[in-house]
Amino acid sequence: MPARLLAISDPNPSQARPAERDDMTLIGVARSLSRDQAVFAEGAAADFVYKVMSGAVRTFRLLADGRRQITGFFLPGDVFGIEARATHAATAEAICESVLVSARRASLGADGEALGQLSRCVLRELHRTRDHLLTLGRRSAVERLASFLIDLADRGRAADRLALPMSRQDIADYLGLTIETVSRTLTQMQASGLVRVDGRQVQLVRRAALADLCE
Amino acid sequence: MPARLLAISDPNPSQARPAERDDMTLIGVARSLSRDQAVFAEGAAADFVYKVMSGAVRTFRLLADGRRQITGFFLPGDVFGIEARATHAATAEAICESVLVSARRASLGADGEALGQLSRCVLRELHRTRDHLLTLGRRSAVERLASFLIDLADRGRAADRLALPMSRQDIADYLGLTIETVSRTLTQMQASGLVRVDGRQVQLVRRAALADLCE
DNA sequence: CGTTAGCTTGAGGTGCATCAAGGGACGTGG
DNA sequence: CCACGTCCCTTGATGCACCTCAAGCTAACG
Repeated sequence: MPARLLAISDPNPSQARPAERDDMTLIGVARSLSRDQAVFAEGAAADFVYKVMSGAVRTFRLLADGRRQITGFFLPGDVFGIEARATHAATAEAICESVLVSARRASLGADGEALGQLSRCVLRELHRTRDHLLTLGRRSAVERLASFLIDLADRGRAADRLALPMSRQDIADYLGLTIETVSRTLTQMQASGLVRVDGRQVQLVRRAALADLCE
Repeated sequence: MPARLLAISDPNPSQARPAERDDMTLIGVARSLSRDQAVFAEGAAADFVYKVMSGAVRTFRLLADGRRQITGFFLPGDVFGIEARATHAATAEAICESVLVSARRASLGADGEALGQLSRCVLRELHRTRDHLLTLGRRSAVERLASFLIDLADRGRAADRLALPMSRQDIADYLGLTIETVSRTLTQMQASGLVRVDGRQVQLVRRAALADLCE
């Protein structure tokens, strides 16, 4: 795979996106990944941080018996791979064809401004992760899916329409459900007029009602 | 309440504790709290960060119908209250009589070293929160309690004995269970010889077996 | 066309929630 | 001293949301 040097702050300069997502500039090497290809494995040295330029990435942890918990989905503009320890606590994989930029973590610590950007990224992810905690700890299947869809729509460029990059199994492992429950709940939400689902295309028909489900 | 200025790095200098917990020095005002007293409320301005000197603190979020998710327990040496946004996303309350030190968040951002300490704190909490995600998403009630007890024992000063500062209801809201399930599961774990429980005193009898439950 | 991957749907089971009751520790007041 | 609460926890009986197991459906692709 040919690698080239890049200094990129915004992967989609022509499109309107939530400003917060693009506040970090990574100077590093671009890397293309095919579907399901690993970026790093749990336990590997955490020397690099990554920014998604295109595509999508999942991070997850496995229990010994194969149960999987996806801890995050990362879309263009998102940074991932920053760890508290020297090694990665989760595995990261491309969900579909994706392009990343990787930067040495050490090269960020030196610069004060980069450090500030980095800690803003981390704080934002902590915020998201706590939201996710509430979802996994206290919400029902419908509520989980509602908050998931709204979150994803907010991160995408259309507020009421989204193309899921991930499979039903990915969604299940993110929301702490089974693939069957995800599927059933989506059709049930469609039946009650909340959303329209066509494969991985989802339209949020009654966005306010969905938001109410998240309280 | 009389407040005095403090510069404290280690709340328990005479005791052996995990080194990681005491790497942040806060210069600020000491504050004593009685049981169930709020430190800050969800939505309040997040101008201060706090360090627990003695006692224990819980942070939590509520859904509209009263369901509660505790996002973290903070013990002596722990720092809490750092937010991605200008306001707190959770409420913080003292679990028992406690003493905190509070410091202006702005006073930390200025200093490069303090910033480094701060981001280390945040990274550590992100790490913990992701562990918690795996627990809430994919573990059974026994597994949840096992990982909870082991985590708490690791943070305390004895590896196989601990005094829970929080109620069964707090534990339930932390682990995404009901108080009845927590109670039942503890007695069942005692029956199978994993732990010995006497009110809020817990002894980890077969620590290795408990750890196996967490995989 | 057969095969596979991804998704949906159905039937039945179960882990945990819900509802309900009781017990022990502690305080308060007579 | 006992009677009475309240708080916290435990235990039991029952129900249900979601899981498990199983089958079928569609689209893509050799």
